[in-house]
Amino acid sequence: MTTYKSEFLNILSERGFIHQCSDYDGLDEKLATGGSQTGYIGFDATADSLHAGSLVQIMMLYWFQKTGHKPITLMGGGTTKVGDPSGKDEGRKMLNDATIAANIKGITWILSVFLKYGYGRNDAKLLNNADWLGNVNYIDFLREYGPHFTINRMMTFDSVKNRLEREQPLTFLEFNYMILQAYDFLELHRRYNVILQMGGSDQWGNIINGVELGRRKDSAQLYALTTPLLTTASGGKMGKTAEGTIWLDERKLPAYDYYQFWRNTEDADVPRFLKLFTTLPMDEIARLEQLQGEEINEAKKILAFEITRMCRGEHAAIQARNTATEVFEKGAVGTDLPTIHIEIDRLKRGAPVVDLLVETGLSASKGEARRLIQGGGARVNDIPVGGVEQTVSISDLSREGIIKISSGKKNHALVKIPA
RNA sequence: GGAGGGGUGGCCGAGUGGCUAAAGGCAGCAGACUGUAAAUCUGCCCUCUUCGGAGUACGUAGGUUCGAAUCCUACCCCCUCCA
Repeated sequence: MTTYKSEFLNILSERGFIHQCSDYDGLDEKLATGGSQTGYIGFDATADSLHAGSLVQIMMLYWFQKTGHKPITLMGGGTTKVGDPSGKDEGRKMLNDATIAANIKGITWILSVFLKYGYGRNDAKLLNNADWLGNVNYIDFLREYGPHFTINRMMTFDSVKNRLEREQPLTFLEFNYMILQAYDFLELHRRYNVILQMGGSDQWGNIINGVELGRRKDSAQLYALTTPLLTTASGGKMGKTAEGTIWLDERKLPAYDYYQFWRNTEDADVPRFLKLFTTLPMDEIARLEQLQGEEINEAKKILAFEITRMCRGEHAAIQARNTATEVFEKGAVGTDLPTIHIEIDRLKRGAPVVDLLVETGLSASKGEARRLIQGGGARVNDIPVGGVEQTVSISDLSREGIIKISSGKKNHALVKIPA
């Protein structure tokens, strides 16, 4: 492993954040001896929050700030209207202004959980490229910046090349995305003396365009730094699962579910995730890395707890952990499980398990609930449900007035009667 | 504008008049094995259902036929080549 002079690059390096850098030595020198530097990452405003797939980028900014530098989070209010062609075969849907504004609000909120914003020396700063892209005059822009981009060069970028090779359409609109992103970098350099743009490896081409534009236009020395494209050990994309997207925002995903997602990390991913997503000291991570077999579960618990703590706070993390322990290790009920309330009269009459499975959200439809029961995967108070006709009655209530319904071993919900 | 190709279940992709709620694969869910892991094997995988069935579904709208994802007509959308 290379040793750097700057604390930032050392941390990134040992934690596995670095995929490519346009100039390792130059950037290292600048960060180590040039005082507090300013760097940025752009975020598309295509959704109203961020999910686990953006966590690497966020953590990189976290370390950037932690090591004394100033992070800028750039909202793509302008570029979102164009849509990044990278990694996709189809152009994105066009979003309207109101949606974009709402999305930016949501994203900003979650970023502020990880970064300290303000007006201090290395406080994070929030910007929106709509502020300068919105007023761009087409002809002026073309004359000013157009000459610095050759089609020949742009055709060599993966985002463009892939589309063409796969014979998928790439519109002129999208083709312009990279020019706009390059312009962002230059603009940020001019306005805030930004010297570094970070991002996922899929952004490399876009970022490099900015670096080159800066050099040609302003003779500025800009740097590009990218993270590896993160997939799970079995090749899946980060952040999306069958149950849904792993949102960072507590308003979009309960802490317990967030915790469980990380708790169920594949063995092979644990060391990598510990380095990337927690701020645990490296020697502690090294210890956890040594664990074998069943012991890895200890590492997973720490992983899940730490990640949940950072994103949702200590209190929520403890609660999620307690619930998980209750449910999985003690076979009891946990307070954090999804809960529905039903009238006591329904229990007196006998409520079909099928209905409760649907109402708790454990099954999407009655048919699915029936199949679950037939397949032996449904449980009431941890006892397998015998048949699709089975009902739940008052006698199933625990002393606390709770009935636990389960789909499989991992998905549980509670049924309570109103007090 | 002209010529050709195409639009099938979450995705990919068979299917060219009845045996088709539609092969196969992927993804997903559940069971077994385990460690709340992976791999593997098994079952499930449109909706409703009094479990007998019923209703929707193969771009959209009509038509032919006892019967259509499959044939005809119009329309919409996508791709390729030509202008």
